[in-house]
Amino acid sequence: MARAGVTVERLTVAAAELADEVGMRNVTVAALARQFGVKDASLYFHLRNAQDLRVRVALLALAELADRVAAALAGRAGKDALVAFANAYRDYAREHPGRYDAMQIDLDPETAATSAGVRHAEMTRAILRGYRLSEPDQTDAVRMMHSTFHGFVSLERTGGFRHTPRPTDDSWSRTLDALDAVLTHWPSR
Amino acid sequence: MARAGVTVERLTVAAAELADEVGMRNVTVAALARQFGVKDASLYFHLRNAQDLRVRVALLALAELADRVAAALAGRAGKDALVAFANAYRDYAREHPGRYDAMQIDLDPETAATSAGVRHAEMTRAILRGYRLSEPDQTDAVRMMHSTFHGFVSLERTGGFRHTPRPTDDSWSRTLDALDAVLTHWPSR
DNA sequence: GGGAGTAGCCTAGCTCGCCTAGGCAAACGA
DNA sequence: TCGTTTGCCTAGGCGAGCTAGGCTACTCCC
Repeated sequence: MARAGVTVERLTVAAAELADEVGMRNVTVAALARQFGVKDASLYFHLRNAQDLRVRVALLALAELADRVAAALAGRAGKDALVAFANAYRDYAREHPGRYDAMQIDLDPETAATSAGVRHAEMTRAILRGYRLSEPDQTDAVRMMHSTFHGFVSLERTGGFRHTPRPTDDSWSRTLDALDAVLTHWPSR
Repeated sequence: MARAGVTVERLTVAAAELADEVGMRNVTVAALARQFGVKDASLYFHLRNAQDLRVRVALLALAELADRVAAALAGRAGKDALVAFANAYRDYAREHPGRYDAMQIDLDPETAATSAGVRHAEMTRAILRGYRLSEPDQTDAVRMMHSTFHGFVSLERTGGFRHTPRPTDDSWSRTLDALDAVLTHWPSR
């Protein structure tokens, strides 16, 4: 019988696309096997288990997002860089809701250390260079920034802002203004 | 055969407790039935389906959190109120990780409208009264606040802050300082 | 207090997803 | 050309979600 040409890479990409279409919850080994015209059991030759697949999607998404952010940041500094980073982040989450969901799974420390998450951390710190913050304020600011981005994006997606008519784009832009303001005048102890 | 005395209320509470212990993903109709010494099929007399159960847990959690926040806010204003709100929110999420997870599920508009989510919205606006913000700044500020809280809490839980040694409690407290500062001096257009 | 009705539980049985064991054939390398 | 490996298969177990249909314990009403 002809071989379907299944590889881990193709599986991961297909899973990511499927996730964006039908949500991460509905990305199953069985559904993926159907797409490849193969029995579900056959995929366990390429994957350790279903969780393995999810982790691979998460790592793919992290790397893709890091690339986007890096491209957006090129040649920018200060508020310009902050806004570029933020928009790259939010746009990615909106274009790829399934991949974004996958990114939220809890990676074990070793996997996380070798993932593109490290690049994200570096780029975030790079932005703060324009705001002249020294430790530990820098760490706190990084955490606040990341919290704001992630919180806004995920609340926007799950409908947490739906009860007020104001366009979320406007709130987003004003939130970035506010973030820039507070990074510029970071309160001292 | 003796009746087990199952009610929707008891099921919901048991599901919430189970969620905090083993995570929302592992809250199954079957597991719940085992706890009540009953067959899984019997629970469908009380529940429409598994999703119905999750929604009930979410509504329970929303109501509980609203109660806590209301108690924390009593008699406070300004930054005092902001910090009380924030800590009530974060403490609840940490004490009840499963319930907090449940809260994130996407409620349909009608359900959301009659849920305790409305009380949350009102209380959040109440805090901002101390900061003298008028619309649409108020809405933007509410959204930023909520984003920061939710983002911080969920990143803290999924280990997003783990790569830096600084205690998250410290970053949290400084983030609240920063939030207070930016609410006090909300940037004009 | 003796039915009638209903509420609360049951068994049986289906589908689907996850995963293992063991087999067979296609591709490849020596 | 002939193993060896690689890629896919079938068979089958487990657990979760859910439906259909039946039996029993309780309630209430005459």
